[in-house]
Amino acid sequence: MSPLAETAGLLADPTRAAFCQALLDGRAWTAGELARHADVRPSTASEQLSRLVKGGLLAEERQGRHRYVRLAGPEAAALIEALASYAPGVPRPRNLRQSVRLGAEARARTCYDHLAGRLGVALADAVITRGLVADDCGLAVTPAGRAWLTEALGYQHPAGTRRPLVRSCLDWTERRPHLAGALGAALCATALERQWVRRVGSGRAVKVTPEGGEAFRELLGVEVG
Amino acid sequence: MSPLAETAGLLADPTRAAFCQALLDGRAWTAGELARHADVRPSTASEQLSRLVKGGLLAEERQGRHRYVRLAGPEAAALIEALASYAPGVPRPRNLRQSVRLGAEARARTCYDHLAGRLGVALADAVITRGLVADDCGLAVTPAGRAWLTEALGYQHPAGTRRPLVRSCLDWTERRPHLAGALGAALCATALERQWVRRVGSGRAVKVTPEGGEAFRELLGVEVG
DNA sequence: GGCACGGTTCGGGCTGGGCCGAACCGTTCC
DNA sequence: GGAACGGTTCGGCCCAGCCCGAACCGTGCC
Repeated sequence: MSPLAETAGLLADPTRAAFCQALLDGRAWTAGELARHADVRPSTASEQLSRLVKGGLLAEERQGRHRYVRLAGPEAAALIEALASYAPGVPRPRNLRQSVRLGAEARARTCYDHLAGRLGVALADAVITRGLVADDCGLAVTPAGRAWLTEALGYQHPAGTRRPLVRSCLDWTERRPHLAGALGAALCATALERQWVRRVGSGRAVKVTPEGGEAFRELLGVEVG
Repeated sequence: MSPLAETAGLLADPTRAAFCQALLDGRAWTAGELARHADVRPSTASEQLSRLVKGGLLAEERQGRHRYVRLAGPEAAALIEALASYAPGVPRPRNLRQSVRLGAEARARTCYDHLAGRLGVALADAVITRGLVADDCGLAVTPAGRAWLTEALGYQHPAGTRRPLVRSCLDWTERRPHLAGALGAALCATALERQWVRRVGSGRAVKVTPEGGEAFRELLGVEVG
């Protein structure tokens, strides 16, 4: 069997796809959480997770009686994003709870290891208008941006990695790109660490704290609505 | 069904995957050619092609009693590449004919609309060492490269397109990146047009002509073995 | 020790879908 | 017109694989 079909097959099942999309929040989930999320029995989840792990898309870690899984790495996340955004269909809320959840996620959420939603797109726009990132046929960090990355975010890019310093990732609510790659990850990590944003609920949504509003305004001139 | 699983499902079948990988050469194939290539009956090929077209991965064009299909666009090609190269398995020749074919493809071939194989990787190295493209955490065309693109290749980048000017594409024989994106496409188009390379056989392999050897040496200092 | 709980394994039911052959349709060539 | 050919449609076969329930195992808590 061709490797293409094999890898695609891993993502061709609604249950496994739901797992992977949940894991796009970049965190580690337990098998039970994922089973409830995808609405299948634990036995089913266990089997499908094993497949995804064996296929190299997920990494697992056992702790006591829990099995934690997360995406294997940025390449896996990029692959899932690319597939999911190929045929863009905007998700429509089917009930009140889902509508609330989608609303929160549309405002601000994590996407693997970076920020997305209106917040993520606003940040991307800001770094471009401030000349930290050039949108010159594909994103690229400018010299000024490199300095900003070190000074404002305290980020040092390790030499010799293959991960791009900045990468554009299509936002499925905004239909516009936000920041991924090492820069996007650093920004998200800093924001979580310094409590500029806080996780809300169990999903991917985050909320901008008052300090965060201040910080984004000061750092990048972004007014968070 | 989630859009992710749906798109992945299109590529999760060996026959459809074989079609897509054949079409990665960037040309249009007839339904019959693809059927023979994938070793299935015409009826099967017809059905599967219809699915791929309906799913938006392939575009079709009817001419007389022929049905020509090709990849829908660079996004589709990038998606297939990404999926195929996620689990890297080097193809092993199974018989003499295949061995010859793989040898020719390893030397030089097309990959969707750009050049790959040892030739492709050599060209990528050349434009980087000549300062036409910067390999600075992701590829980027330098000002010098932009001038070269206009003067040597006569290429004018249309404003407002979302396609990156240059993009790196992992070579599955060399395991190193070659040039994709608009630059890679322009280089490949020029090479075919000016007969620097010629198609050999029915697959993706190309052969560098004597004039091509000269041109690559003169243009980029590349010595084609 | 006993119990609750998260996770896994196994057997079995069911369905989707991949494939083929046969019949059919339109084009091209003689 | 007739024959050859590329492609499509349809009916039917068959298997992969998705899911569940039941039984089981190890951990952690009382």
